[in-house]
Amino acid sequence: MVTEETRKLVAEMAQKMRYRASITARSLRLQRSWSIGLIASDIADSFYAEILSAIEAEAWEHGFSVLMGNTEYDDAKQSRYIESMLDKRVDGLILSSHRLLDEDIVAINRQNTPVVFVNRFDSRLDADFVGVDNIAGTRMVMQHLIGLGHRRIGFIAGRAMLRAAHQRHTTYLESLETAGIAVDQAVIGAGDYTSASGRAAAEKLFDLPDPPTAIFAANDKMALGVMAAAVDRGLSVPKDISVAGFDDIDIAAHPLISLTTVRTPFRELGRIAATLILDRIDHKDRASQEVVLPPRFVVRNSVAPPRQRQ
Amino acid sequence: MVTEETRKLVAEMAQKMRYRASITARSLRLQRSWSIGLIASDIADSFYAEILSAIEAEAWEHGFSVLMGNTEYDDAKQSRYIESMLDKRVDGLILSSHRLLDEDIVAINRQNTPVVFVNRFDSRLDADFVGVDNIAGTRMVMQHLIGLGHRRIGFIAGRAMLRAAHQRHTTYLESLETAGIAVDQAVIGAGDYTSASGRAAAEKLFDLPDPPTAIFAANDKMALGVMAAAVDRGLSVPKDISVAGFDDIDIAAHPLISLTTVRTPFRELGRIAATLILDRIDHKDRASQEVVLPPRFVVRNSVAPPRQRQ
DNA sequence: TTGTAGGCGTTATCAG
DNA sequence: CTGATAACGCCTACAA
Repeated sequence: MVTEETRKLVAEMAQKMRYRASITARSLRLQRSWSIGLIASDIADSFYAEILSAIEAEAWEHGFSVLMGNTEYDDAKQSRYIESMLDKRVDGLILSSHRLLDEDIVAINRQNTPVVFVNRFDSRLDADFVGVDNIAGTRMVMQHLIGLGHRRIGFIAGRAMLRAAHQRHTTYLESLETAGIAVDQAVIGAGDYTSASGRAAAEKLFDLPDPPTAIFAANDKMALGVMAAAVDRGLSVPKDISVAGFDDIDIAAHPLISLTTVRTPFRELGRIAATLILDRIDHKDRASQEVVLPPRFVVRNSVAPPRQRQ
Repeated sequence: MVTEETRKLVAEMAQKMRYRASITARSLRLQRSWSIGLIASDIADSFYAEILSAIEAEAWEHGFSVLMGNTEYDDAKQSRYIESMLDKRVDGLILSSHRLLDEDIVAINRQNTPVVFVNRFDSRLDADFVGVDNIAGTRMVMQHLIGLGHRRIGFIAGRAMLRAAHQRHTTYLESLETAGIAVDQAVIGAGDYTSASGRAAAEKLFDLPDPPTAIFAANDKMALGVMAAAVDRGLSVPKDISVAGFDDIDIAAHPLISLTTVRTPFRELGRIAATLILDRIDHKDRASQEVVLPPRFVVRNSVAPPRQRQ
């Protein structure tokens, strides 16, 4: 029997000698690392930065650290990051980048590493998923615009290979159909989620002989680009043109911007992603889960009824 | 002698069997981890997100991975993160958070882990430093405002314990003195780098019997807050009030914002920080370096000559 | 040149 | 219940 006193003494000595257990040795012995890997397309983007920060907070609470991987939208870099994290024996992987290669799938399955997808999905993996309800969010925007009397509504799409972008696009089309409005491909612009792409796409729409009275951009950054293009043309938002976005990034609430949009609960997304992965690490055999968060429609001043044609 | 053929055969087999060396075992054996730790105050802030992303890119090029630590401006969390990263035997530490505790210093020195500070500094450590020239940047802003005829220039300070915030503050004072303008503490507001704090501080300045004709905020986010406060009051920027910031964050260039500011080269900061730490890892005994990057003054439309008093 | 044993710092197991 | 020992997978030194 070790007395309480001895125990205390040992602890004190350890403290004094500043003894620190080697996580590396423990990792080798136990074949786990108490770390999770986060792989995202562009960590500098406020979208991912928010998610990362929420994941970090939750992971830290549970004694896990976060390994960061930035793919910069590069397939090869993504593969090498997955490989590298698997080599480091991360206990779980949170993926919020783009489409995986087959070899990535094989590698992940080989190590039996749990995976959580954020705002994207890949059915080749038995993984958890967390994301916003893009369909509901898009419907909110479209119903609002249509309700105000808009009939010619432009759309600026995001990166086509992303599930979220795809959902927003198809729901845009579906909403028009439901309202009995004919789809005109001319008012659908291509974007890549960047502000510059939104601006360029908007310019083309403004050049149309019959330009739209409202533009819905698949994310806020592109919507900001649309507003910038409007300023360039001397068009006033929302008097001359209504603009709506998706995400509700910080700046959308600024009175000089005041963008009508749909709120994506970024932090919540990250928090849940971390919760899911930590849970899965402890219960490898539980069935995979899908968590779809409801968005919230945020009405601001960038949308108004269409101007009467003269 | 191993023939080229055998070598190839072995490599092929390894490939086929999907053999991957265990980084953990190698780390234990070699007492290093091929990873660097980044500790920042708020990873979701675009400031840090940009730096993080640049660090990641550079580290990745050299086969290093990045461990993320978010202190959320919390001393205790910072200490535990430093401890944790030291336990993980990171090869180097990039610090861009707040003041270290004495015990942190001791722990870092004990392991002889190289450190690079970004935009802050602590002389208790023999560390490298990289940052912008806050003094030069602030002078640019102040000279511009004074040159336009402003005599009553408000200032909104950042977190006082940060070296950068302190430098911007003292240089504001110095610039006034140099121009022979008396300092009035009434037009100096306290902020914490957040947009909300800038807004609140601006409101107080607007309430003054003799409000300033221009406001210089110690960072762009607070400047956005100032602009928001101006909108609330029905004040037009720059006709009624000039606003200038510091950093040149993305949105500052948007035509609806068009903020006059000083560009901080975030990505460059991160890239250099990574270069310095990687170099120091290989050359532990080299003398510490300080890299101070020149800022660039960016004139936009938020600043104009002061309105004539009636 | 090639092969092998020892040790990095843990933890789990097993014998005493 | 305590204390010695093996094993995690790699690298390196040393022996053959």
